[in-house]
Amino acid sequence: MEKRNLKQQIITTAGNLFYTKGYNTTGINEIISKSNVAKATLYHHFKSKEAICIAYLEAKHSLFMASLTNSIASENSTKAKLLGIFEYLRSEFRKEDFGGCWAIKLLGEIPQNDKNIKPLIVRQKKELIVFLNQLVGDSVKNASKAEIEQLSNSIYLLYETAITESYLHKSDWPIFQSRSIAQKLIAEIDLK
Amino acid sequence: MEKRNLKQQIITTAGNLFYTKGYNTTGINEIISKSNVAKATLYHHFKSKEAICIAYLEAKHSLFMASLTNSIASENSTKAKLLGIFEYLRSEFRKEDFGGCWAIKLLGEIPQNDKNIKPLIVRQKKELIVFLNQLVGDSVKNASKAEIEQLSNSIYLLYETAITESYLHKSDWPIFQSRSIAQKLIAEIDLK
Amino acid sequence: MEKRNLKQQIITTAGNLFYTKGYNTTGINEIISKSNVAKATLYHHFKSKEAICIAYLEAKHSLFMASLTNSIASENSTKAKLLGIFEYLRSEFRKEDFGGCWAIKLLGEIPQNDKNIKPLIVRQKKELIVFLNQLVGDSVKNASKAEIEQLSNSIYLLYETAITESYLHKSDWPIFQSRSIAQKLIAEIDLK
Amino acid sequence: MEKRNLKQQIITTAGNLFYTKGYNTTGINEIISKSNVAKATLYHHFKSKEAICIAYLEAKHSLFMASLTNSIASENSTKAKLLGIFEYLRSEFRKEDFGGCWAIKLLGEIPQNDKNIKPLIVRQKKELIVFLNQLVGDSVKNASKAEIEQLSNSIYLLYETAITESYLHKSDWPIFQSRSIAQKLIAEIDLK
DNA sequence: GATGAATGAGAGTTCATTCAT
DNA sequence: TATGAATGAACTCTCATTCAT
Repeated sequence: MEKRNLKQQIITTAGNLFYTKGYNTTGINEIISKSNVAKATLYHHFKSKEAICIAYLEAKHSLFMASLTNSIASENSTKAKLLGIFEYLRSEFRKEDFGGCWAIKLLGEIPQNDKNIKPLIVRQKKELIVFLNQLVGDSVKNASKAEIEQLSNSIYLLYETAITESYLHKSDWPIFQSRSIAQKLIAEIDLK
Repeated sequence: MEKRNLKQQIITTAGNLFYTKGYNTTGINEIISKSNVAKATLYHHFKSKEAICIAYLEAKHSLFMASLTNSIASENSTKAKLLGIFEYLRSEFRKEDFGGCWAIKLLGEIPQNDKNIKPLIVRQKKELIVFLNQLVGDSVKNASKAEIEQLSNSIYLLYETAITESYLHKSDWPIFQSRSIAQKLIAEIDLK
Repeated sequence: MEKRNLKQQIITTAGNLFYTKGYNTTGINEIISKSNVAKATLYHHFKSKEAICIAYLEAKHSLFMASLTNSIASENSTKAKLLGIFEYLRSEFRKEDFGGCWAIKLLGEIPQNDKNIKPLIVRQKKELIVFLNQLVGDSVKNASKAEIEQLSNSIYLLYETAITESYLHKSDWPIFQSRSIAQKLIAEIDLK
Repeated sequence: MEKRNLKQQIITTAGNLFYTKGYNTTGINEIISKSNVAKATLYHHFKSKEAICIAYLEAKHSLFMASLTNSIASENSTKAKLLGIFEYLRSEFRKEDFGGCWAIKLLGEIPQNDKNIKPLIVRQKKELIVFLNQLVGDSVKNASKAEIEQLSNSIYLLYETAITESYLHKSDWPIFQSRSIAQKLIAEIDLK
């Protein structure tokens, strides 16, 4: 325990548990014992278990957006960048603790009428949609706004299905298949 | 209470709760009170909560496969049948209690190393994949086995993303977008 | 299931479970499943679990008294008969499922103020005491009633400690030691 | 409730119930209501009911060894000390809540293959055996190790039967009879 | 800033028994 | 005679959270 990153420590530990075991299945006691933090200390930093979950989601999303951006930065063309998303996913899939999309998984754990976590997830997914939309839009030659949106939305949907289904089937075929479909869609539009 | 459908009654009640509230969030007490059954009666029919969940998954899957099959039966061409899948999904989406894919949601609730529910879900998804593969394969003119598989797998992936994302965004655009992509892929292959 | 010894079948099965697992730890469901009898059938023959226990105790005691009597019958002298009791116990100890005294074990499972099982156990133990008293009394030459009683009571106490302690320590030294003490006491009195 | 002896409080309350009602017959709810402690508080201090039982056994054994030691300390000779054990037992027998040997009773409640409680009981009984062996050994004049062991083991067996049988028959005759036998055995050996 | 003791509510499961057939 | 469905009460244990220090 290095003293000052106690809060981060908790988020990391709890996050790993949420991701591998599930949110509801992970108890506060497990979090405190695994992160070597006293119970009252945990509640000093977070007002509730839900607050930890939200912090975890935010950290995970930031890291994801940064990693993704960084991962495709080296590609020269927009085409390559878009397909690079699926390469990035493949590298994630290969990691031992890969467990699909943290946000989609959480979605299954919370009531349909949840008011805190669900809206956050929606916001984050929309951020990804916007990111993709800008990526496509920045380099398009001759295409309407609608065409741009259709392509970026499609890639979003393909990314989403690829991550969930590769976890479900424990195989990377959904990633390859999604990438293949994306490739066809990209070919239709005129990119720089 | 019509006397002898107690077991079905429990599955239905529990299933609705699992679907709307989540599996872990739904307690046995809520199930028994909502289905007007004594706790010991429930455990007379099911050895555990997990057993109820499995029965629920099986019932849901059977019903889904039957509904889907029936829903696209009236279409004349295979093309129409394949696109009919997305029409079917739209009709589901419009229902008030639509909550996305029951199986994918459950996936988020159970530990990564679960030995009972997860394999069942995988089996059921594979059944859908096989169903789609046969649907395409039965009516193809000139296409290799690999081409057939690629199309049916693609439609599977698109269906999956459509159901999850339409629930997440509370909008049917993912269904339309997925349908649109499917249409393009179908057009590439020579179907009867 | 040969039809007619259903009641016996239940007593035997339940008895084995009571003896090896304990009375309270053994459930009605385990009894019915292991004895291949329907629940209602069991309750047709016995009004309660306690009734089964009482039947079991009676069966066990009868068998015990008969076995013991038979086992020492071949001995010529009373001295040999008395020591034969410990030989009998040794043969019981060697059996794989030996678990000490069924009655003493039951004593630990029931409340101090029990009104049905405890008195039965006391009665049965007193029967053993009387049996030993007669065995000694029948063949004594010169000894007062008090002397006879002291010897038979002593042998009873030594038998009791031998059975319980050999089970507890999983060793036959308590049987040998008890037998040795008994031998000394017997030597003091003038037997035929 | 004097604040900080909650753990002890639970052991005492539970112990009394285990002793008078039996281990399996005593429920956690009864323990918490009688000791005015919340259920979660109990489980904060003990990980399971079995853990309470083990704590109870250890406390009871410590107290017993100390009481016994103290009770016979005033006697001058080893002979008197050895016989003092039975005097000690008589004083226990006279107490209103006397219920025989806590350990032997527990032995009847747990499955033959128990891995936690049974070994503890065996260990404690062996401790008593060693205690008696040293008591005899320390003051013997002319006797082999084997003779010493036979005497101390015999006294152990007699003590054990005395406590169990006096409880069973609700009479102190087994104590007197055991003491009488012990006296004879002690007379045979040459003690200081 | 940091703690461990304490909690009310509820988790899932099993109990011995009864009832309608 | 024989049955399996149904039950209320009780079981052991865990939950996320708060409190006094």
